Amino acid sequence: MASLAQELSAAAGAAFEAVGLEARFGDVRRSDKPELADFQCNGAMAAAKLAGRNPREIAGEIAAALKVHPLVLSAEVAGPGFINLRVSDGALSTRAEAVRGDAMAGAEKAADAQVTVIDFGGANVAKPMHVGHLRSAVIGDTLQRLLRFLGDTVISDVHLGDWGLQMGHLVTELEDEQPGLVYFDAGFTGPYPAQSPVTIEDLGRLYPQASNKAKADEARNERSQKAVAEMQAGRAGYRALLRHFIDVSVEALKVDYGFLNVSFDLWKGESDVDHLIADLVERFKTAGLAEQSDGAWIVHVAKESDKKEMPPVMLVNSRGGTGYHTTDLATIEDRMATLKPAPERMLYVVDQRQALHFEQVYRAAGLLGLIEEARLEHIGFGTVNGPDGKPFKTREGGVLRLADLNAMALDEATKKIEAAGKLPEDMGEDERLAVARQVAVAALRFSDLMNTRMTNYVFDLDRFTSFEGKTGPYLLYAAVRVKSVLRKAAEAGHLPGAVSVHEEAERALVLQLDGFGGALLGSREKRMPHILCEHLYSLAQAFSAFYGALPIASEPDAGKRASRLALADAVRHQLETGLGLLGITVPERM
RNA sequence: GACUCCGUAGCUCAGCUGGAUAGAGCGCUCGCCUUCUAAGCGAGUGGUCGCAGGUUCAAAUCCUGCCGGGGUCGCCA
Repeated sequence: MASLAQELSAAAGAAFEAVGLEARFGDVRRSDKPELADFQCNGAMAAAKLAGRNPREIAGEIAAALKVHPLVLSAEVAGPGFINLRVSDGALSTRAEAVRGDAMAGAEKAADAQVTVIDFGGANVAKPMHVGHLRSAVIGDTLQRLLRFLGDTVISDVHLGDWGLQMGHLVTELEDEQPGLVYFDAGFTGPYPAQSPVTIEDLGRLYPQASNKAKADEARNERSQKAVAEMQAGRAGYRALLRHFIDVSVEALKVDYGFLNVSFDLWKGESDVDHLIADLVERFKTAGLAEQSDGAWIVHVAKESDKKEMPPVMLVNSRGGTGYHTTDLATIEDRMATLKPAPERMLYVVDQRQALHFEQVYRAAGLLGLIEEARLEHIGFGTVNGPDGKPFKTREGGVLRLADLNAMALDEATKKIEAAGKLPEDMGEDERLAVARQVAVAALRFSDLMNTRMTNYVFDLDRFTSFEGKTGPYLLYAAVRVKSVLRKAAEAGHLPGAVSVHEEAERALVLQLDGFGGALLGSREKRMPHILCEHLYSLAQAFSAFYGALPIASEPDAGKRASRLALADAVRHQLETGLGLLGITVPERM
């Protein structure tokens, strides 16, 4: 559904064209001077420069054309050539009703919907997730929700790290602890037991144990390397162990992701594309793209136009093993071959430090013709740092596990809810826990998503579990308050009716509602969830101001009351829809 | 050294396809619960937009150089 801003832009664009100028100058935005105007158009000044004309004169012509538009109350030229627009109360009323009744809460689908794979999560087998994993999880999940909402066909894939040196560490360390297991008997012909010989706790212990030994002892490291090579070469016992490691890990990962409302369509991993690697490597060789260097097979991906040094892709290392360059390439091939419909775009929501890696992989994929390079996008993000500007560590110097962060947020939310004492006495324990979880998830997801994607940010536990100010719980609170007002009004027999906007607070609220679609499309185009966060926060603020300034359910005049209830309902609808895209659900009470 | 991200209020950050007195939150100071959830609202406090040039009628925004910080730069992923 077209917004007022879009309709005005179209009208202004047509006016520019009518005087022989480009329609793009007609871009109309919310005014940054609410006391002067509802909307503004600044295009006359840029247009005047190009046309060599007087900007005020052009602005005057555009304003004159806009004055007769049905939505427009007034159109005036100010300063060097700003066009200030006021829309009529009737136009705002109609718009509010449209938002309230629209399945997309006033937004429009993207014009260029695409089949899009989103690769995010960054989880590894046997390694518990830490706070650094929060970003990829919530940014990726929000993008998948957002893109789906706007019409893209999305396939999400966790793309587990299950094929590297860590597997060698695990296998060898387990062999040291339990050498008698059948998995280590090269002569065993199977079948292997269905029950895993290790638990997630075992894995959490074995990995750091082995990793530390390997760092200190080169021979120990070599053993792990050798085990990886054997596993990759197909040693059955090792493969069977890998299957157990993955299954046990995925079960644990689903708990942490599930808490945060993060989900994936595919739980594939690097190991799933192993069968494609030999052929892929061969094709790079026969195409003349791969060459030998220092015992390894590499692919040169540098271009003449490069300003920076571009190291080659490591296709096969000097020990005959393959790393994540190769598995990433094989994964692209696998997705193109097996997913229906075939992907038109792939987004990788991974730490910005991987930028060079992805650029290399994308170039190599383009060279071999797996997919056009430009269809692969790295959605990088900054690291989560401690107060000292370095990657976050706990006071004890260790990393903070995501599971612990989740638990801390839940604990804070529980305390806060009890202190507020607004839940009904008869609410059961399960329901209270569910509300606490909703508040905790809102706090965690919003505090991450509100940050601009690219910048590093300082992790501050107090801020992540804070419930006041620009936080997820503030938004939930606003939404819950709307629901509460609507519920009580309905109980008293008062229902929303026709909208008739008059007051300043009402106008401001509708103008804010009008910006939803633009915020969504902007978030999608830039892959920046914080744009949506900003919109929803401003909407919650506008509602809170409206709520404070005017009676809603308690308004004595029946017509005004019905109108304000309808406005409140439009806000509820858009807030719930928008928060849903952030992976945040709204309780009935809190 | 090359490339990349960043430098805006005491703190954490928006704004950067150039536009009108640079915005939030936290903090601090006031005021507001006998009417709809005060996790709230209103008012105030607080800024040489890293520095220096340049382009422009107009620069936090574009260009150049410098200073400061994070990150990456072929066999862990």
